[in-house]
Amino acid sequence: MNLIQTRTVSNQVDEILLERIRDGTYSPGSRIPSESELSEELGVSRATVRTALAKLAANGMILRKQGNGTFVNARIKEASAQFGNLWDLVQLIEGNGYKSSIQLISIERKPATEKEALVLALEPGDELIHFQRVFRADQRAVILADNAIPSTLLREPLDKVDGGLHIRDIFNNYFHQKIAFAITDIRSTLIGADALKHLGGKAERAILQLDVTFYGMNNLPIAYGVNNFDDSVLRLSLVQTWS
Amino acid sequence: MNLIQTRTVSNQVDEILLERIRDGTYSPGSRIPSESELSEELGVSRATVRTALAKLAANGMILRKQGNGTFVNARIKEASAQFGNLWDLVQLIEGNGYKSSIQLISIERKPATEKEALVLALEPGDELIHFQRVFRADQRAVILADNAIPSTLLREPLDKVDGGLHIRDIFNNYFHQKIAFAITDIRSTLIGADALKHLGGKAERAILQLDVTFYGMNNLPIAYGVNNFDDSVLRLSLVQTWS
DNA sequence: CAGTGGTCTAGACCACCTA
DNA sequence: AGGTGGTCTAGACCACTGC
Repeated sequence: MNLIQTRTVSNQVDEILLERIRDGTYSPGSRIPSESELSEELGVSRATVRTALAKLAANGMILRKQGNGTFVNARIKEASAQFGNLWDLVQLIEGNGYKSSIQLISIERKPATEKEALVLALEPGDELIHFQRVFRADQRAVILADNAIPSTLLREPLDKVDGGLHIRDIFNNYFHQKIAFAITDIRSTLIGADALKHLGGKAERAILQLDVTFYGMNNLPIAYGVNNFDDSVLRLSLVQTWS
Repeated sequence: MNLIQTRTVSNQVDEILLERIRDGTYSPGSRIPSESELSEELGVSRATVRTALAKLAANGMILRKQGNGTFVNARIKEASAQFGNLWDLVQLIEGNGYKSSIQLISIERKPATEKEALVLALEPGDELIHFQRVFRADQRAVILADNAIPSTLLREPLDKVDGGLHIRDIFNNYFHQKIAFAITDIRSTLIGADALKHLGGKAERAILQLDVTFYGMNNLPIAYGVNNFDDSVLRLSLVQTWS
């Protein structure tokens, strides 16, 4: 478990600034106080303020202009995700303005296909645990997710697993593994029979497919996920900023 | 123009470390010297070393473990792009192991469609300059890109424009505008007639479409691009790391 | 010219991991 | 216990912008 995450000072500064942007104290497009002013007002060093501002800038919330000031990005609401939290599907759905929910379809033990074995560095036939889930936006099914994890990694009884959690928390809680990084392929495909069954809509249409391989701290693959993403309902939009 | 970019100390540290990773001084999966050691060896403060390491970690090149050390990511070659440079199509092609080239198809003045006018905050019919280009991977056409920029922003004669540049440099050089940020929609669509003509392959297939809106420092849209991306040839794969 | 953000330093303390 | 990365401070200088 151990997700205590002591709130750092810069994280608190971050939250204060975000709150002020949200409640309109700092209105869209306006200039916010300078680093020195914030540093003095909040009683922290300028370096700490900069750490917080850097995070907001990386997420596109603010725009910084050397010699001029720091400004609230007035367009941020048009994006549904920032770089860095792209695979938080719940946040993605809510970023589109919907209420999200997760429906567990099935948890199954299945032998690995050739492709899965290749990706996960296993032998074909080794047992995998598949979590098949549907993500809903205001009740409407928009994402069909299938995550496969080698059985040998399981550390808790399978029937105790809460299938409604973020994949990262499923790992933390039941597999006692930390995800260090992930590599994701973004593909375009014609909708398959299984996805059509769960997502509905008209056949022969194109959908997004996000193939995610999760790696542990030791550089070894620990999970493989296939997410069928109905982009006719849900926008996958990203903000990118430059330094 | 003005792209002088004085190389900062931390950028130089960054390059030194990248070079050592590339030439095998720091081999894949191995631990690199600690922050203090690097700080002492290179004669810079630990904070500067940390700035450089943070950048490498954000790109997934290294993995950091508190209380243990910093390690070279052994899997980084499996990704074709990092978060933050996703829209550098040339780098994307080369990340897939191909030689890239850009072919200018046409530069045309055209009235804005309703959709373009909406996105760019113009009136329908206002004149746009369209740059239609094909990106090739080892001679094979893989991306059809169409970027539209309002004529009123042009600051140089149109016939002087080098259509082979990155869109960011086209902006810098001929429009004297800096791009502050971009919002991109990733969609999946059936290939259209125009894209099929330039990219070839079989009809009725699904391709990726990246719709990019570029914004200037003043939060106003300055360009709109549609990139048809043949993901049957080119993989769009990203590394994501967690802090 | 004054003020802003961008970079850098030297030193301190803490949380965490391995042994 | 010792070393690692994570956080924070106080102060300095620089590059850039706008007036």
